[in-house]
Amino acid sequence: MFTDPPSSPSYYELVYEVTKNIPFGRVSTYGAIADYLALGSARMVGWALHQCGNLGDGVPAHRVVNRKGELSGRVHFRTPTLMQELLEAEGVVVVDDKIKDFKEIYWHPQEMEE
DNA sequence: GTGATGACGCAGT
DNA sequence: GACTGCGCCATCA
Repeated sequence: MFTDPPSSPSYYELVYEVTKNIPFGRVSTYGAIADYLALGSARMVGWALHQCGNLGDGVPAHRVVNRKGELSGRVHFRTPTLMQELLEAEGVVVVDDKIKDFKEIYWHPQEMEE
């Protein structure tokens, strides 16, 4: 849940909170977060993380990928391979910029409330 | 105020 | 199963 709402609540702040709640070794998707926050558009999630400037604020943006399990946002990281490096460091197998067994480690924000 | 862009998703082919 | 086109909503020029 969002225990520390910002003084200026914005949807991207919510995206950060949800992203931070992604369990270690698990990954989520833009669509899942957009659906959970009822943003209406998965693009808003990607845009929100873009504003975050990727890591640096404790937001594990590398755990968020597109619906196909591809590291579509890796180019926005400090280095194109950083996203894969971080995922592999968590035990996530990445092959050709795509997450292996994606549906096995897929995590939906709804799970953190159950 | 209008047009274009974007870390995407889904329906149709 | 893979590719294409359209739609989503907010921000920037």
